[in-house]
Amino acid sequence: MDDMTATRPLRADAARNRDKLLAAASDLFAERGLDVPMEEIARRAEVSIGTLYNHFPTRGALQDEIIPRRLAEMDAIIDAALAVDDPWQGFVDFVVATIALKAQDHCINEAFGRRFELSETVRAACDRAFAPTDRIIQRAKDSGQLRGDFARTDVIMIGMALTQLLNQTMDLAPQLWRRCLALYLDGLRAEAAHPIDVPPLAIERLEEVLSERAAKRG
Amino acid sequence: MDDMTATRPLRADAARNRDKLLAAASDLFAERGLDVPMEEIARRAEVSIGTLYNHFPTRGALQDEIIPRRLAEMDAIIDAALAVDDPWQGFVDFVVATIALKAQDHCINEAFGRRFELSETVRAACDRAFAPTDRIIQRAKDSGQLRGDFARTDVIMIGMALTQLLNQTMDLAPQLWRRCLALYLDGLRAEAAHPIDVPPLAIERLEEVLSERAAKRG
DNA sequence: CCATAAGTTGAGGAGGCCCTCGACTTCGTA
DNA sequence: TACGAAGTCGAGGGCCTCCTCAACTTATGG
Repeated sequence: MDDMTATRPLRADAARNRDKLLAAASDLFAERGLDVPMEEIARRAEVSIGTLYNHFPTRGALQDEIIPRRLAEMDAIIDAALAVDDPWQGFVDFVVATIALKAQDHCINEAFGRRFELSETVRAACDRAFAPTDRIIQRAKDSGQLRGDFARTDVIMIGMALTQLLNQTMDLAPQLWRRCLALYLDGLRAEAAHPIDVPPLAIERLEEVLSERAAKRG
Repeated sequence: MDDMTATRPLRADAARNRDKLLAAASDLFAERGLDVPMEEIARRAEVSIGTLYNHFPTRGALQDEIIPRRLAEMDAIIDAALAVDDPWQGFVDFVVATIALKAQDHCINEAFGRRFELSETVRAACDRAFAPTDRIIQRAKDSGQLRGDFARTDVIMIGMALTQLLNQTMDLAPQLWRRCLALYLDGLRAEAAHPIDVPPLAIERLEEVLSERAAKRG
């Protein structure tokens, strides 16, 4: 209503088209990933390609609108995890729910994995969604249930690993990632821990490491 | 010499070009993956694009020549693993060496992950390389060290998971996968095992599951 | 009901990659 | 050395996707 950017309201038909475009893009991103051709989005929205570009001048503009909305679901996941009495169970719930969210559609999965090649907006949304992770980890470590050498970036590492599994299996074996994760979680318990001689990835190197590969692909 | 297909020997300059092309493709596949543009291969070989197609009519022909040669290294890995006295250590060595092989270059990593979208030759080479895996797993299970509910396809699942991590980190954090794998392996010990309610992927479904995603991408 | 600002349209240029093919060059033998 | 077979070359046609823009259509307020 009192939008600061004070652009006059859209004409009725334009607003309708905008909604149709967002819905179409949202569906297609979920089904086929973030690189789905723009033409297909326009077609599914029953609108011409020109209209698509009129409303969203770049693919990024579309992503910026859609991804943060979905990512907001992380808030509930984190709250729920912190509300669980048993810190280990809270940690497990958090990891499982996070991956389950990614397993729901390709869009969220890719958004996490490629956040450094996408827009600043997407990247910020991912950061915000994950900021409270530390507390969950720390709580589980303090209780002596999560292994002491587990680091913040290890959660990200696990997420990356599961991403590929999801990509390849979420359509035809939609539960398989749960098995993979269950095996993994058994290795994260304090009593299962054996010393590891490779240090965790420093959080400061995260962006550097994750964007290089992106650069190579583009 | 007495090649059954009895094509007369290549002219000297043609043989030289063929070698240059194989070397260039091998390097570029390793550096940038199996989808590197054909033009770049020709350029690196200092040969025209026409000559490339003259020697290798498709990208697949090039892959068929290069990938199986690399995959042959798996034989030594498996022999070494079976030669280790401690069955658990043999299993660990096998998994680590396999991933290490994939970590050496993008080509091998992708070849494993995409064997069902590549040629029959590549696919057969992968199958052959992995056939003896069962013995390593069985030996470790029989000794009571590897958890009893571990399945053949779980090795493949772990490989898939690590693939993505490798893709994103092998260039700038080339040791990180070892940490991820170490955490994982701790969950595979018999004494770490907690019941899992998702069954392993049936080996018969492997191809179906892995090729669907490929179909969607193409 | 009309004028006009707002919005829509789709053909087509740009760029990337694939692969072909007819003209040209080089090898290797006699 | 000379000739035919073998091999090389690279411009260009095909396909795909991105994105633009000038001509057209429609909503809306007076």
